Amino acid sequence: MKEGRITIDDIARLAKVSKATVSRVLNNPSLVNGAKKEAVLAALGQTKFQPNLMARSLASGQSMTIGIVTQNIGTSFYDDIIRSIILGLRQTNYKPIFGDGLFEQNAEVAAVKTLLDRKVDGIILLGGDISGPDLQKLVGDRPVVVVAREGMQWQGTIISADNFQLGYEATRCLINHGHTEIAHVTGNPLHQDSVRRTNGYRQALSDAGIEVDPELIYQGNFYGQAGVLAVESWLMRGKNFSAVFAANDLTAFGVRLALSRRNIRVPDEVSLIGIDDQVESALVAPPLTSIRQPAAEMGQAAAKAILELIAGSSSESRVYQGKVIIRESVSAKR
Amino acid sequence: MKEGRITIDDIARLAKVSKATVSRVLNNPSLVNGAKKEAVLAALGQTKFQPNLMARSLASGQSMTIGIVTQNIGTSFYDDIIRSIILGLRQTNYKPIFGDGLFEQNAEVAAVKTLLDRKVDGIILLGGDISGPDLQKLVGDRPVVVVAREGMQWQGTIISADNFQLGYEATRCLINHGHTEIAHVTGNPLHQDSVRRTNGYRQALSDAGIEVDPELIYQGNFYGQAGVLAVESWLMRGKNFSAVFAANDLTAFGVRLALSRRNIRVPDEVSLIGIDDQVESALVAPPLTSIRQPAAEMGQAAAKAILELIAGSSSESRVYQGKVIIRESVSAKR
DNA sequence: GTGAAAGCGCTAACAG
DNA sequence: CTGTTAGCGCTTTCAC
Repeated sequence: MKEGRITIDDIARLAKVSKATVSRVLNNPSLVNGAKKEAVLAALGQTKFQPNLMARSLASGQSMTIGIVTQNIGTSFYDDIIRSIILGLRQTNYKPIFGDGLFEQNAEVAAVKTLLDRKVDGIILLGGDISGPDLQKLVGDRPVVVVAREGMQWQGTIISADNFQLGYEATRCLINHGHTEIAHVTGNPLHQDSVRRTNGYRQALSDAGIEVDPELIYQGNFYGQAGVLAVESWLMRGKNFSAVFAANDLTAFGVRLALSRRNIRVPDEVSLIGIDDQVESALVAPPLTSIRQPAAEMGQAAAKAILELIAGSSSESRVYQGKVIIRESVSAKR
Repeated sequence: MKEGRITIDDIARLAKVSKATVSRVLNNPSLVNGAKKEAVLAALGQTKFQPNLMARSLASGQSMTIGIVTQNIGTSFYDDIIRSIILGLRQTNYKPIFGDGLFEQNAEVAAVKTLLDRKVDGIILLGGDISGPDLQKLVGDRPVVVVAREGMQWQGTIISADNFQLGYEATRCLINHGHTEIAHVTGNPLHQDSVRRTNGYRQALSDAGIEVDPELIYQGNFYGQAGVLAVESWLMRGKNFSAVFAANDLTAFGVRLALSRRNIRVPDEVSLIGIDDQVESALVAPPLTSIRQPAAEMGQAAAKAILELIAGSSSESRVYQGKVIIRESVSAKR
């Protein structure tokens, strides 16, 4: 009747065994004999008993939950990662809970603390800005894997896409369509992921024998507004460009908006490519090409890595070298 | 040194008092005398002791955390609500943790269970599909407040926008601009929020003396694809319309996409209004008008309500009757 | 006011 | 294999 008020003692009494035995069938059934096990199982069945996780955790030191710190940027990229983490965890007895850093002052710090207080067995950190040393200080020796933060100063496990490759492929895609005047809006320059994407852009141009024009690189911040300003800036200065590579889709949206305000058609007059492959890209801005990061693979890898860390089997830092996927072609230079 | 390994006994010894006293200064300092209190505080200061929440919760029955079940992490509407809930909670000693239902099979059920297992003191449920009775069965007598689910069969607290008004205002906005042939893509017809928005649409038309044309109402599902299909369907059947009211922004995106495929300009030829005011609305589809739900107010109300429920002061079911905000005007009928 | 003692519900040795 | 005995770290009577 009353919800969580049935305890292990109740069912022990009901099954006429000791509560240690009940605990055993709960955690390691193979340790218990047929007869007693049946009795316990029966009692369990008719009482819908829910073990008290607090007590269990206090006694065992394990909470069977892993904390995920999200930035909730609301991009499908992060959502996809989270989905595959959840999928990976579902095979196990571990359950995810989330801490959202986005709205707190010291965003991730607060979220990580809260999660740690809840005695999570491990933490998966998605994106964010916290520095490696700060994170280290916070978590001590508890298992942590960092996702989507390439190049962070962090001696633990990192699962990340190859952002250099992402930038390279995006630019390469444009070049393959005959473009040579390719403008670029960077992401947040303080963010290694962003820097690497830009490096990939530079390298792709160089490899194609195209000179990098610094004036065609606009320093953005991963937000849409930067895309708008970038276009305004280029246009105002009379720069020519037939294609734009935006560091992410949100920025690309901004670029597209500014372009359409000037009655410049995409992709007929200017080709546009972004990174992330948000749903909105397909729906709202079909002429926008986007590159998808291998989110699912990264999520899986993250789940696997944190479980290994918890289990104690060491797991090295690594960068996920997945293939990038280009969703749609841009138009050829004409 | 070692992270969480300092216990209340340690600092009791350090301060030369009993651990009961330490517990008191931790929870109710006024119960302890000056001298002893100072000693404890001093010990506390030099050891950076972190009380073990599991133990505390096991002993007290309270976890000082409230669980938030989210559905659509990533849409600005829900994000705004979450932000203001967090803000409201920050004034207190309660901390939020999140359960994301989106990717689970029985989405919310699993999330709610996980949260309940973690012994949260209360639950805030955002959106979703779970039925009132099912939810009731799940949570028993624990405090729950449901947000953004108008008309749910639920005797507890509900914080919701007035979806009828939302639909009414959106339609009214179009009518005010001189439109009379106003098409409508509904949300998920199984969802009360959606039904009410559609009712608002009907009422606004009636009030303006405009007859409702059933063929101009397309049954959608809150997803973008429905918007595309709606337009195709109307166009194929040769229906005339100078404006479209989409049940939410995502649907509006779809409408806009389909329209632009047919070279129908928005808003010059067809005006378009949605609900939610997603960031992308402003960025990608500027000619798209959107109505914002009073998310911040709803979040605040939710935080307040759950705290009241936990504290025991009763709190009645209520619908938030905030003003809707229209971000941008549509173009006049010409 | 403050300390001693008794648990919260469960797991984990330890004997048998 | 199974029951007994201790706790996990904290709160909370209950006397003093």
